[in-house]
Amino acid sequence: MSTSPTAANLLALLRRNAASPTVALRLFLHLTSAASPPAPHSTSFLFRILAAHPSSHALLPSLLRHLLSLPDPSPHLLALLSSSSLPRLPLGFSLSAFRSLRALPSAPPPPTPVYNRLLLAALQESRFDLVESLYKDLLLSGAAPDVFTRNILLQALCAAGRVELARKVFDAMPVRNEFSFGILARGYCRAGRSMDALGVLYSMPRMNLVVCNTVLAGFCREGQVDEAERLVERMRDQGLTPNVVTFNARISALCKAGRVLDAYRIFNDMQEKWERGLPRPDQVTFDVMLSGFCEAGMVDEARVLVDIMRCGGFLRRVESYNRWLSGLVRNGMVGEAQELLREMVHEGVQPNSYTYNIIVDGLCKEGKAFDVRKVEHFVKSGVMTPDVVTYTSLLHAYCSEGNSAAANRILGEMAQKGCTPNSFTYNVLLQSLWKADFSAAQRVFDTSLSTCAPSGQFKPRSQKHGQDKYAESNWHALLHRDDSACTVLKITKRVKTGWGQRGNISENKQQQNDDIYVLENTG
DNA sequence: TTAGGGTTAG
Repeated sequence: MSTSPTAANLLALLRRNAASPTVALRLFLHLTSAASPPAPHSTSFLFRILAAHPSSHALLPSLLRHLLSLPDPSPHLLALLSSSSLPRLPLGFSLSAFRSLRALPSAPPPPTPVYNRLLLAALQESRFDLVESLYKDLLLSGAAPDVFTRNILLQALCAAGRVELARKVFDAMPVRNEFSFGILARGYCRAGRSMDALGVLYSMPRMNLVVCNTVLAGFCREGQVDEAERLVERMRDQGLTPNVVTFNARISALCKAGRVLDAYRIFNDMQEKWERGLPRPDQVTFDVMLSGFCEAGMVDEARVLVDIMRCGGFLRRVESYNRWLSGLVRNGMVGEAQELLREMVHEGVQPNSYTYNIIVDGLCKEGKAFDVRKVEHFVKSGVMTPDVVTYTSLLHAYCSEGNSAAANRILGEMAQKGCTPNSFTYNVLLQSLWKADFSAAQRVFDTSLSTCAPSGQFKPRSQKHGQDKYAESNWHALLHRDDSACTVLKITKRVKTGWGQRGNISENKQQQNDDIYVLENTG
């Protein structure tokens, strides 16, 4: 008959078996029970062991069930939810632990840091609905949100495209820190409103380098090179020394504005004058400069740069190879791109979905010289797992040659594989709507409507940031065509996304719903 | 525990 272990014994046993999560869990389940509950720090230690071994995550539910069978599970659940290992666990598990804790009638409300960790985990998985409900639960439980809590909320609102509400939350915050300013500034930049971000920056008690770089990058993405340069001047006036991030943003902006030689001058200064206080080029600098050359069609310059990168150890990442591959493909050198693909594999750099998509798109655009069916065959050969980008390239190729049957087939396959079309996919389809073979295109489009467009998926904006010019112009073009316009409007109604289920509640209700983020902040 | 530069398709 086994005797109850003392707390120290159990902990020592767990320590000894820290490398074998299954054994540690078995010991824990075997040696503790309702009659002989473990000490919460033992639970905490076991949890850390399990969290450190992703393969043992399947065991977590049994641990949770065991804890719930104890006379007072709350300190154990709290130990689990307070653990620094929480971010490494599946969000679903953390949530069930949290919900179990909240369902215990006698348990005190979880402290704010527990909410903060969960909020952050929800944010990292873009579960804005969850951020919203956790935040409401926090208020309901009587816990007090702190700066961190509100910063996470700010980030979630910005990421959900609700910058105006984020602004209101920001304005109502009783205490802000540098992160609050940085998060809101980034939100504005990602919404294509860098001038508003500049306002946030200037409202800081003291400007800091990170927020400056955030706003600078915003201007750079918007192509506002002059604003960007003015900001750099202002930084220097304030005694802030531009760092490598600042320089990279400038180089990127100049490249995007087509001023590649200006960008290259800065790049050269960084290479040659770093003793004089300029930051040395880093991986990003090389990557950005490489794309700059490629996009400007300066393939020879790019080739020289690639050699420098090879010698300096800057051609080791799949992202860098992808830039060079994309440059070769864009400049019509698909053959050399295929060679490079072999080289990277030889060098031990694993190609990713971007890599294959670049090659596939390059092959698709080879024109009449290349049969799209052959590309499709390559895609299905098992070398790669096609995703929405791959399918969109194929679709584009088939639509371009007016092959609506093949386009339909691709759409069908996407639906079958559960691959959701995005704004690029729809734009390809929409574009073919007003080409010559209108009715065939319409059929393709109807197929897409019935098979590929579950509600809440298609945003008439780009995936990344700012306005989507393609989607917008397609929109306007379609609004001038009667029957197809109706179809598109039907779609836009179905696919509007946003924070939670906004589409189903009245504006008034939504307003009341939003007020919760602002009103409590007076306390 | 939260903010910055950078890979694919329209």
